[in-house]
Amino acid sequence: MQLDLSVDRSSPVPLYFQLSQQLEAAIERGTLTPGSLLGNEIELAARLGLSRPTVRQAIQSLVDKGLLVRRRGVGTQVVHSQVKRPLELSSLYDDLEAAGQRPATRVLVNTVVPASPEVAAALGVAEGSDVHRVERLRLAHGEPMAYLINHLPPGLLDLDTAQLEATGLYRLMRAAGITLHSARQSIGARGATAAEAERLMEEQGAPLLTMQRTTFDDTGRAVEFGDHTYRPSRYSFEFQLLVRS
Amino acid sequence: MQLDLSVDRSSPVPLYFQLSQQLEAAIERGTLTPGSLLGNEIELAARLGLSRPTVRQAIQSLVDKGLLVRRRGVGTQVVHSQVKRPLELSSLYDDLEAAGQRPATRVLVNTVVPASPEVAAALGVAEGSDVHRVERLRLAHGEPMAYLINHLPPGLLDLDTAQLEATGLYRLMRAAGITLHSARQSIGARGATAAEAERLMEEQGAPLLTMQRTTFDDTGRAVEFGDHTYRPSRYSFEFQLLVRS
DNA sequence: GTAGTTCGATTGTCCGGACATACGCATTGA
DNA sequence: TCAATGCGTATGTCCGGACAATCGAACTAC
Repeated sequence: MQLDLSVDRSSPVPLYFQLSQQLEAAIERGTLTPGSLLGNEIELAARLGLSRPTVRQAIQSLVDKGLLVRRRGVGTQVVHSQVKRPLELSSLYDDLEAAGQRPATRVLVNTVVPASPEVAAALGVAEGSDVHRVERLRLAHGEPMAYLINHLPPGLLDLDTAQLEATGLYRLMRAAGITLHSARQSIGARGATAAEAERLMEEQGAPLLTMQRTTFDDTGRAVEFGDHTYRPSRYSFEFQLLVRS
Repeated sequence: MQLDLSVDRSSPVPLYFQLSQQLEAAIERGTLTPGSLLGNEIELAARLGLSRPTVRQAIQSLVDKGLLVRRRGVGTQVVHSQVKRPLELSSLYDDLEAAGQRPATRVLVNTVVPASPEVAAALGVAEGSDVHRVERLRLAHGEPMAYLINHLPPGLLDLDTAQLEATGLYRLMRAAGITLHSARQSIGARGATAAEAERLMEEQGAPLLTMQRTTFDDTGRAVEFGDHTYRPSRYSFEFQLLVRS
């Protein structure tokens, strides 16, 4: 069966976006089977009453997502593999919620402290100047899963403990109008210290998964510096990444 | 000082690519300072004798890389933060070499084995069918750094031990004409088993950083399944990621 | 039978233009 | 003084067309 595509020119949604969404839905649904050709752009454009650049823009966005592959002289094919999450900058909270785990958060510290040298360097503020410090214990199914320490520059966000327990830090930032842009991450492992072990209900020296992250907004400001420890039996970093070409 | 940009129309290199490379170089060099406006597209196009779509294509590619930010009604600005590696699918070998560590590889196993259930599922082959198995010890400065176990489907590549010791697996694949497309990764941690501990010169139960990865080519075939363990004192995963918008 | 050639198909690149939309700022009004 | 309005500017979207580059397959010649 042919795919029935259509665009609504009266909609404020861009035409290329309407098209790319329909194509993506068709791929997701299985109407467009992996490996199948998409049909050439010219004819597709004519069929929809669109110009070729518009159709190309729609297709290109799906190529960037890794769903399609174009080959000159051949055509555009649906990629065969199962593409899922292309590693977006997501919060642990969102990850857990997406996995249907109904995460719980216990805010243990929410205060203002002088910046340590490490924090000051990461956030780009003066050493000893005031920064927010938040420590949270993230639980799933009543069991501790991760211990999250975050530092934020002052005046960026008023951190309400109740809100922090109800949702993730990134959501609060986005809601406050902060446009997240990029983050530098470092993932490692180490043995748990006595304090860490107690917080996560592990034994001292037990292997922990660690992640340090500095997040920047689109003006280049550091908006968050996180130092997280995860129980490896409960959590691992899963993601899909694409080859930049 | 104004930026001196120019394009060579006789070159086979696409014009938009020439432009984006020059802009990227100028950002890298510091000629285009963070936060500075890039000047509007129309005028830039006129100055270079290019059309606006071509200039837009060049700028867009840098936006996708996270180097620029566009704001409607405002202009295009250079991002202020230090963007480095947007997490490409790279081999450990390339990573180490880029860090100037002159990695050494010792191939311990290079043979054909029947596929275990886990390997068969990852590679999409029948359980018990022949697959290549490679075990390598990666060293830096004479010290073991990671233990790499890889399985490959048969007939894809003839794995020469000498070549494996001289370069990375991904390079061999690319050289064999395989177009890498995407990979699913899982990063975790666990205590070292007795065998792992001995291989990496650690003690039993010492925390190890682990990574499992299945790599796909652009036809969706699984071309590699890797099960790696790293010494966390010697290695951690460092990368930068962008917010998909 | 095999190697080289030609040719159709399809995407890649590029152009010049048009109108829409959103942001920042100055002006205007209460 | 402060909020609402209007305007200039820049990017966002879209069009229709042209030619080049590349791939695969059919065809041809040896």
